[in-house]
Amino acid sequence: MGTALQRTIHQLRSEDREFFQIAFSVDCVIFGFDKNELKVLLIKSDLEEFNNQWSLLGDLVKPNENLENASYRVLKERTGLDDVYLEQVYTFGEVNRHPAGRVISTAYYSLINIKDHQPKFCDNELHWHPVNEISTLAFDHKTILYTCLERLQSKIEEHPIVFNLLPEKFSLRELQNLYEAILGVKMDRRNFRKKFFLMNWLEDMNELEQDVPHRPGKLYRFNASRFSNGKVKSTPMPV
Amino acid sequence: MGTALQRTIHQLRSEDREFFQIAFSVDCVIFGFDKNELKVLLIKSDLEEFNNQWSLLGDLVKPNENLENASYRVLKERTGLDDVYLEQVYTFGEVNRHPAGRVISTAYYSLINIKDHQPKFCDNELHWHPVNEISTLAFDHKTILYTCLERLQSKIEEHPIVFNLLPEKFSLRELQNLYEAILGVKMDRRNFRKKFFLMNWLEDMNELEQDVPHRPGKLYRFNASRFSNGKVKSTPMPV
DNA sequence: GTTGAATGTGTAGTTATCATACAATTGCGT
DNA sequence: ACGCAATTGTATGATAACTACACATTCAAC
Repeated sequence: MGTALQRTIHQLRSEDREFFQIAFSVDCVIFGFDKNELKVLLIKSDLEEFNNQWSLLGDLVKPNENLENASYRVLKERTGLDDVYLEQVYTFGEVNRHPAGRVISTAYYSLINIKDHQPKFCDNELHWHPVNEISTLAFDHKTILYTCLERLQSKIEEHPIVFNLLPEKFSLRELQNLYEAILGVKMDRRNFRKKFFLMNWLEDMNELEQDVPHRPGKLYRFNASRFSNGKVKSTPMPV
Repeated sequence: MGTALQRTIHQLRSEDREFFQIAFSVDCVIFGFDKNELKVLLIKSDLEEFNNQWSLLGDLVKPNENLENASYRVLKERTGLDDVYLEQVYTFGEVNRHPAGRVISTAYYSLINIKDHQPKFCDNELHWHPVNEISTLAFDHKTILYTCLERLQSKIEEHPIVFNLLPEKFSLRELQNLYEAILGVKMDRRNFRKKFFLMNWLEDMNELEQDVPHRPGKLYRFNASRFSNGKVKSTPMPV
């Protein structure tokens, strides 16, 4: 079984089949935001069944490794980043979802600021793809991607997590473009502004945008300390 | 490995440890509603580490079995019911969550009408527990239970699934009691009524409650065909 | 300086949610 | 037969949230 575990999940070959009854993996949907588009980090699949198709980043879970830690490990190995937003979404357990054998996979999505690690992934098969332009992916990864996108869409309605996709300082226009890219809708500029200031998540940096060919907008940053009175519901678990 | 698979997950002993690196199971949080309380179906754990503690119903996933099918199988074996509402919630993958070895478990919750299968579970260790009165459970099952409860709470805000917990015909009072039991809040009777009729999910049966010591209420049933214009959001996945 | 293209602010109309009052129906005790 | 207790069924006004839309301001470029 060691052999299978040393390889990444997408490299499993048929001859490994006898080594496990059920293998377990994590797949990471790594979202980024660039040029007003929501993007996802993909890698070229080297499995012959999916020759040259793109796939999500994933790996087998090690016997002494937490699920969440496995996802953080994949992220660290592929992007060089830790301390990123990570959320478990769904576990995909169809019997024949992986051609090499039975592999159950838990999907996580993470939100990272693309600018933070641009240099790292030039040297391999990684690539940022606009989510809207993806037609097919290897395995069931397209289903996984859209399941995670739907979770992201509902999550941002109540939780201040989109800031993980932006640089520290950003304009309201950038923030609105991001919401529009994730939700796939156009919003009214003035109502968006009003709603955001009511939520009181933003701190005015008293700085202006640079190098824009029009009137520059103010720059803000997310102020986590103001999120105490947000809309987050939670039922405290009795102890 | 056959030995381990033939047993249920909660009966795994330490001597089975060498048979698997990672085992995979499903745990079902089976909700019911009775006497104005939300209840959950539990079974006595027969693992010595958790002597006589209650635990959720679960089992190992078979190598050729879908995750969801495994959950349906557990439900069928324990309650005799199929065709029940079932929803995957979360996968619990802490390394030491099971004393017998590494077991990753995916949690599902289901909603059943208690009256539909009362006779079946009198002959074994199964018991309906009020969710509010549960202090401890075996393994990490209390965390699993409350994770599923939180999902249920948010789900019923937009989706008409609570009807799975009720008999076919019910009064508005019963329906409100159910919402109050799940959400843990008191609601205003008149606003509840107004909101529900606006959603247009209910069909008036033109019948009245029987054997109530006060003015009887009308009986309704859920009309699924009216749910087309509900609030359900969904991003269609591009093909 | 005039123009283009954004930013920044305000306001009215509509819809949803919240809070409260009152009349009608049934079973029960007298 | 009658009133009482309990609960159902129906309105109405107050407040908050969301939607749609108008206008003045600021900066860069020509």
